[in-house]
Amino acid sequence: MEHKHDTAPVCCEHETHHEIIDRISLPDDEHFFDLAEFFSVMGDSTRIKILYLLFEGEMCVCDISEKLGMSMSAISHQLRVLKNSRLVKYRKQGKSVIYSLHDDHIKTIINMGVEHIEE
Amino acid sequence: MEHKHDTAPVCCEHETHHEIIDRISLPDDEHFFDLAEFFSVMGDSTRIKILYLLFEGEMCVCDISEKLGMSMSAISHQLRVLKNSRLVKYRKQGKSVIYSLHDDHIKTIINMGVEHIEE
DNA sequence: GCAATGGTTGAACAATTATTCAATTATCAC
DNA sequence: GTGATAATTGAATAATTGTTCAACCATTGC
Repeated sequence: MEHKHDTAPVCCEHETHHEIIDRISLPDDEHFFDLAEFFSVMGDSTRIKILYLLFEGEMCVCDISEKLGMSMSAISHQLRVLKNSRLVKYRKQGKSVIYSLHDDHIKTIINMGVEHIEE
Repeated sequence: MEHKHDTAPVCCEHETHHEIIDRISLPDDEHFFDLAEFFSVMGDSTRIKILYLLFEGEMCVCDISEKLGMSMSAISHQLRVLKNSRLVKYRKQGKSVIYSLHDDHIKTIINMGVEHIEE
């Protein structure tokens, strides 16, 4: 995803802007990488659908895969991504693994996205 | 990104869960696609960096590319993505094109992401 | 008109990624 | 133990994507 970038531009002859942009200090790259990764996890419609389903309560992999019309394998792969980003958690019950939202503010974040695309 | 999925599972013999999941109705696919697309746009560290810079005020392409140490072409490509998703807007001034945040709640959305990764 | 600067665009390439398929693990019932 | 069900995993494949490079457009100053 991230390529090398060795060609900084030599433009901007007007020195006025430099006084402004030189004062701005950004967080280090890791911060942006983590942030981008978080939004990337939300940036897939299958994963968003899974989160929507879990808004209604906990659910096993089997139910999710049937409700979305997708294979259990595909769902399991995506649940792992969601789990790694601490968006969902799970508990085992017999042969089933039951997933639920990791916490409630995930709903809030998604709703802010909904607001943006609908405005 | 989105593949075909023609193999719905034939699992879940326990009919109890069906009573629950059959009642859940999801929005149509377009809703999820748009939502995922929005979060995907935020899911790139270069684009997040650009938005961070614009938190401080409007800025021309040249300044952004210099501050991030990337080519104007790369920045321009990403600004187009941000513009298409209505995350930034622009005005022309002489030879320059000056970009700024489309509106202020973008800051809020990013800050919610920051909260999640930091907790 | 010309040259120079700021910016955009399209094609190409490398890297990433979502799903499928097959193999595997874990648990339950017998 | 066997067989069946729920779920995970890894490799392979197809699709997507971010940056680079070169060519192009727009505006300014001469």
